[in-house]
Amino acid sequence: MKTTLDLDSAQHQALLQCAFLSPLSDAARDAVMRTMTVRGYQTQDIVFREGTTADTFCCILSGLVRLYRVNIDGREADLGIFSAGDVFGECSMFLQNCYPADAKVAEKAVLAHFDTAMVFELLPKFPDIAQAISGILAHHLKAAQNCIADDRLKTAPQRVASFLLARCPPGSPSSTFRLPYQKSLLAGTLGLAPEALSRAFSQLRLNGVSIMGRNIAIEDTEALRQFSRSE
Amino acid sequence: MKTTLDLDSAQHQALLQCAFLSPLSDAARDAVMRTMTVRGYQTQDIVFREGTTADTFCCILSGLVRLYRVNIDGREADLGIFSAGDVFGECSMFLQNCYPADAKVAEKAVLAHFDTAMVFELLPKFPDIAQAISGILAHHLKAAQNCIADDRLKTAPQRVASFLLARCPPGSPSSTFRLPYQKSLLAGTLGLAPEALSRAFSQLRLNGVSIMGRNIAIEDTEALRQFSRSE
DNA sequence: GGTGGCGATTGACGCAGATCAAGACGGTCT
DNA sequence: AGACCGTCTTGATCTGCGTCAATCGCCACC
Repeated sequence: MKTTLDLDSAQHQALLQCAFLSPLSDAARDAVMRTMTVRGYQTQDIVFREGTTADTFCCILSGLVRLYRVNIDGREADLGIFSAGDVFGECSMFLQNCYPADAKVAEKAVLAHFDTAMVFELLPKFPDIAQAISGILAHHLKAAQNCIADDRLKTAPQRVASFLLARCPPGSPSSTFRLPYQKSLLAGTLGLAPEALSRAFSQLRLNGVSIMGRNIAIEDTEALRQFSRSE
Repeated sequence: MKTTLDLDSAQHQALLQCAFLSPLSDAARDAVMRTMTVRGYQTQDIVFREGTTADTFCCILSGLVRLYRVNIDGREADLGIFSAGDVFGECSMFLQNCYPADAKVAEKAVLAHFDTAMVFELLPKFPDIAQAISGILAHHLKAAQNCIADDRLKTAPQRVASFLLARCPPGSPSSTFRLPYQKSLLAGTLGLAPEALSRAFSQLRLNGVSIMGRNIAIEDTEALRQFSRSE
């Protein structure tokens, strides 16, 4: 494990509990961790660009990373935001070592890089590695499918409601929490202009959601769930 | 291999050349084919429903299958259309054996079903199986990300143009072919109402595309590619 | 305390595409 | 031939959201 950085305990925990490492046997984990490099990034740093050769895939130890596609005329479409404990870029291993999107740091981050070629070599010896990666891919795929379905079936306020409900502890009748990142980023991941997110929030106030800066309070999660499914 | 059906040569070819079986070693292929069941379906048959227990995942030998999500009030959003040689439903293996969407036959089909539990048992013994499935997952994920980006960055005519270009042999300056399925299905996969697809087609006529029923002729693929990227 | 800057909000406007409602164009069956 | 049915097209209208522009709130910094 090459790193010039000292990891704090939260970063260590994010690393070991991420969906890539946590299901592995000790031997497999040791093997992949020998291919690992840790690096710090500043906001707006590019982690990788679409179409470039994929040397590594990443696990986020702290900070935020935004995955997106860029248009010819510079417009961007967000594919997802990843935070501590998330893995991204792994699909390049099975796409001719070519990244399918851009990745940019949205908030000062520390990333663990795993060498794609070296991990690929380990697949035959440690079958649980391929299984772990399949699990990550399957979850990313499901998330992408959710996104497509939500884009096409739900209005802006409904999508925002779904997002908020996903952050509520399941089963609780009401809930209070902080948005994990700033609203303009959230707007992007939901496929909205910041103005549209703002308007969606004001509409949700009528459904028992209070918004104070980044702090959210949901009066009745069940009623909001109802709203998020249909008009 | 359990089947009451006799496969024709095209179906055999679709089976053996699919992304699941084709990269496998002989031993691995034999093992997974012992978990296989082949079944015929009529148009509109349901292959599986979102949220139900995933016993099997499928390879299409002939016909068409539509993958989609349903709203509370019955509206549907297509996640993809699959045809001969395509594999679908495989991600359920890594999602607690739970299908993430509905699948319905769009055109009389013959499907090969692989037993998820039995294939899962084979993963440790045959590492190439997990690799093959990872490859499928990665391609499905990339396709879903393409879809999200296209939905958000492109207009209807541009998305239609992209779809058409994807069916042109690469490098050829012009091209003629038949749409692989009826226009209302195509509209669904592009996230459009059939009327919008129709209007998109009439706009593409101005860009050197002729549409005669299901037959498409593209005058200048490079010009169309230009158009599909930006206004 | 003032000033500058950034993110969030609000309003006004325009447009892409959904929806609704007819019609047109095939196919098949009698 | 004619009648029928499903698919596609065309037109008119509606609506959600993008865009542009102005303002507000907040925090940092001088």
